[in-house]
Order: sequence, then C-alpha cells, then structure tokens
Amino acid sequence: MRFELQAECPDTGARAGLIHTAHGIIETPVFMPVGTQATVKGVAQRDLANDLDAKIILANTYHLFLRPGHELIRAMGGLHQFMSWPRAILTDSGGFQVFSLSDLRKITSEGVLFRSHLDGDAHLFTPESTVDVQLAFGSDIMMALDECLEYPATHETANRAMRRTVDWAHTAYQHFRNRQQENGSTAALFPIVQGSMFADLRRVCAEELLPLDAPGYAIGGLSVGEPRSLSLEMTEVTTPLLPRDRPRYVMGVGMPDELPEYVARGVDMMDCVLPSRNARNGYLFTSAGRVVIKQARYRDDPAPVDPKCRCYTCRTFSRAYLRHLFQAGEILFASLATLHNLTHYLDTMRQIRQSILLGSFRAYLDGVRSAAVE
RNA sequence: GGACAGGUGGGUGAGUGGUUAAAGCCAACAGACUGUAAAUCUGUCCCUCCUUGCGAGGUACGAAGGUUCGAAUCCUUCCCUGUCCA
Repeated sequence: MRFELQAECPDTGARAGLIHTAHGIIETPVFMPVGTQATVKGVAQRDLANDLDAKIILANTYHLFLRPGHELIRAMGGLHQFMSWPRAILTDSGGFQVFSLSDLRKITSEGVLFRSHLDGDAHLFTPESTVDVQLAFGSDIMMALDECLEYPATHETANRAMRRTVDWAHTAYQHFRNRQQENGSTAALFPIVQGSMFADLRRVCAEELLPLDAPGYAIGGLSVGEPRSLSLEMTEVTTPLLPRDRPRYVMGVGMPDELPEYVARGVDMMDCVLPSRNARNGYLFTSAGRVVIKQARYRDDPAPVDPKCRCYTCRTFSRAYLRHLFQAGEILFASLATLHNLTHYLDTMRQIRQSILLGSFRAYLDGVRSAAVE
C-alpha cells in the first residue's frame, strides 16, 4: 500500500491524495461505506461499484470471525472473492466491539475476551490473533486491536486504555512483520490513536505509535457520545502529529456537514454507519438538509427526495412513494434509501476532493459553515 | 322461527363488582441513531383546562333501563354479529 499526496489546501489542513492498493486506487479524502458482515446492508455490490463508485468498503473482524469464520473465508478465496467485491476492503479489528459490546467482554493485558453475542461462546481476541484473522480475510487495510472507551472516561482510565492500545499496536506490528516475511502480504496495518478526550493523552499516544512507521494512522475513540466539538478538537490536536505522507483515518464519523470539518483538519479517510443505518430508519440526507421521509408531511409529496441528487432513487421515485414503502415495511425501501444516503456521502466527498485539487476548498468549507448557521 | 356464542378505545384483544381512562400487540404520530448485537430503539397515542402534576374536570367497554356506596364486569328489555338447527 502506498499513499500519494496530490494537493494540499494552503489555508487549512485539507489534502487530496491517492491510496494505491492491490485492489485499486482510492481517491482521498474518501468516505468508506460500512459493510460489517461482508455486505453494505441493502446495497448490492454491483450498485456499490457502479452507481456509487465506492473504491473501498469496511468489514468487521469480530463479526466475520464469529460468522462465517475466517477459516471459511480463507477457504473461499478470501473476503474479496467471498463477497464478490474486487475493490479495496478495510477491516476493523473488533476494537469498536470493546465499546459497543461492553457487557459481553472482559479486557486483560493479553487481549479482549468476548462472549459471543450469537451463542455465548468465549473467544479471546489478541493483537496477534486479530492480525491473523484479517490476514485470512485478505484485507487491504487491517486495523490493530485497540481499546475503544466510552465517554466520559476519567484521565486515569483513558491513560490506562491508551497505554494498552499502544502496547497492543506494537505487539500487533511485531507479529504482522513476522507474518509478512513468511507470506509476503501486501496488506497495510494501521495503528489507532486513543486517549479519550484528553489532548495530552492523544499526543503521547500518537508519539508512541510513530516509531511503528505505519503506512497509515487512525484516530479512534470518537463518536462515542461526546459533544461534536470535542471530536473535532481531538482530531485537530492529533493530525499534526501524524506523518504528512501517510493517510489519516478518523474512525466512525460523521454527519454530512462534519465531513469537510474533518478534512480541514487533515483527515483523509472516514467511515460511518449513519448513512446506511439512518437510511433504514427513514432518515435521508440531502443537499438541503435532512428529509425524514417517514414523516406524515411527505404523504403526498411528488418531489424527489433531493432534486439535486443524481442517484437512482432520486431520479426515479417520489417522496410519497418512498414514504409509502417505509410505512408498508417494504424491503425495497432500505435499498433505495441506503443507495441515496451513500450517494450523498460519496458525492460530498468527491466535491470536497475536487475543491482541494482546484484550490477552492476554503470557499467550499465556508459555504458549508454558513449554510449550517442559517 | 329456534339453539348456542359474542358485541371493549383506529384495529386486534385482555379484563368478569372497587388503585381500570381500561394490559399486551398492531396501526398512527414524533424522536433517537456516528470504526452496526439495529429493516433497531424510545416516547406519545379519548376530550378539555391549568399553577404540566403518579394534576383537575368531562365523556367511554352495542343501546336503554335497573341492582349497588361503587358496574366494562350482576339483572331486564331491545338492537346487532357469528355458527348451527328448521
């Protein structure tokens, strides 16, 4: 994996670049649709590749390890072949499940002991094992196991979790390099900066991860319930510490109008379940703000969801029809809504990238900010 | 015409003398959702009023009467529905 920096905004931290992977080139800044269980819920791979033109998607180590299992995926030719997705795949390590499944796990210095949410079986996830599982998947970008904390957390707790995350990252790297020598994997492994909402911890964490000389760095532990301003603040204190010539990935963000804010702070990669999950819950993102399509006001609205949107859903269907599908619980709704929301996110990122390349990102950002004030 | 079984809030359906304006589910309405245990979850869901409170009135379990301190619950008559028999 190689990162090629193409342009930098003179007024902000925004950058445009290319990530070269074994499964294609990723234009950055990029938004990565989340496909936890080897599927972006409601969207066929054909639409992901054609209509959406997504260059990379996410999948999840914890979920795919439990079902169908990494050995099965390996036997099926790897994750790309298994799910018929020839483009890039980033897999999260299961670190987020430390947070989201906090009732079902126990953390030790060795790793995370999960009790499966499916059948209660115990599974120990370690920095080494999660590398091995992701190697079995054949992920293009693998994530190091980290400890994602809830918010709020005390400085002491955050420090302990951050220390553990650093240790685990080094352990994971050592293991990964050994494996690389054995099998010549072209995968990249990203360590994750933690430290909760404490700038000093974020700094220490970043500094201690730098010796890994990783091909990319992630900022994790955000979007766990903290005020939005804090997420941006933590990003802002961290990105300047990360290597300029490596992609930076902020995990789990954000709302559409926050995307350029992260980009302005030097972020190249983002992912979030909001466009897909909210779509299924009747909440659509548009160029004019949100359209909660399930609301009664759209009952007889013949307009498209977003007249400015190029997606199949907006080109073809009325708000009234989409609301009807939602009300009736029709499965097509999830597909059409998710296709739209992801189009909105990906097109937004393409606009952002374009503006950086053209040198007009500052104006773009100001436009987004003044629109938010109105 | 006769015999049974029934009629409960938008629907379904509990409740068979007293914390019952009436469970649960569904529908409807509103909200939440940020490296997905999510096609999930939460709230509201008879009317009116206010000092918005486990607040005050009013109306309500087919209809009308009755029994009772008290009735969706017991009695009488009527209306309606379903099944069966003529």
